[in-house]
Amino acid sequence: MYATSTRRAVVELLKIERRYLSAAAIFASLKGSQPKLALSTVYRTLEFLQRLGTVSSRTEASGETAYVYCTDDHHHHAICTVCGHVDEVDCDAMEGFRGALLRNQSFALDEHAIEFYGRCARCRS
Amino acid sequence: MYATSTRRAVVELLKIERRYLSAAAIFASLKGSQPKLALSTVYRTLEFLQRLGTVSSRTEASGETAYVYCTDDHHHHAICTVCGHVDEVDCDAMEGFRGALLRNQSFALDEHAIEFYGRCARCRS
DNA sequence: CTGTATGCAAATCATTTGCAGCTTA
DNA sequence: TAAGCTGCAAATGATTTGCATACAG
Repeated sequence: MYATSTRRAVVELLKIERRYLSAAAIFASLKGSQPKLALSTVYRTLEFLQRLGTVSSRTEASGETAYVYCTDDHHHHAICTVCGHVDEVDCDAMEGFRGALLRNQSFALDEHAIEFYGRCARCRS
Repeated sequence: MYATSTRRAVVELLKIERRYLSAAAIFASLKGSQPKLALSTVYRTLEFLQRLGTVSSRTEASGETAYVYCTDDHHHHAICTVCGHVDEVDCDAMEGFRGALLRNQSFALDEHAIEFYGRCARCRS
């Protein structure tokens, strides 16, 4: 596991952007400062960072996979429909729901994946 | 909009299975009774059914898109990690959460997408 | 030095599309 | 019959992989 300049640059970019970016978008953004960069390296880097837990991904409606910087362990993403900004949201509210689900549908909830779409503070003002 | 045999067969299959199936899996399953069936027709049928609201889709970890039969309008899926059975779950519990999200993170929730993973009644006994 | 990461080009794989012929209402 | 489907084959587009070279520790 080497701290190469490409890895540093990808993390840096995602840390600043804080929104979902495709591999192609990341590639385009870094190409300026690293002209020899290959798209396949971006893919390999993202796969690597994902295994580390530094980034997480989702599939856009278009079919492309997009990546975002992550900090905590278990959380969900609140995605602004205006600017694309991604905030993390914790999940305490889920606990009450788990009991209701078991009572009403006899379904034992183990895990869940949520995405929230709305407008962030900045885009609402 | 014609009620062709292929469309009927795809809906029938999904209605019986009640779990996420890929286009390729649906194709393989129907190929026996309809030897001339083309994979592209399955894709076109699924796209059509999705527009009607009869099926919904999700992207698997593998990158494949999988489809499931749907009844109601706004709901989420409780997916059994043992048998893959998909139940629909309504979302009343979300309403309280919306207020908390606005207070705590100043995020105005417009939409959300949820998937629940756990064990259904049958697989738990 | 030695194992890892990278660039490049070619290969994969799911999904889409053009088009001529076949079906459904 | 006429509009809407379908099969087939070829095209697309994102992602992956093999391999020789360059780099980090």
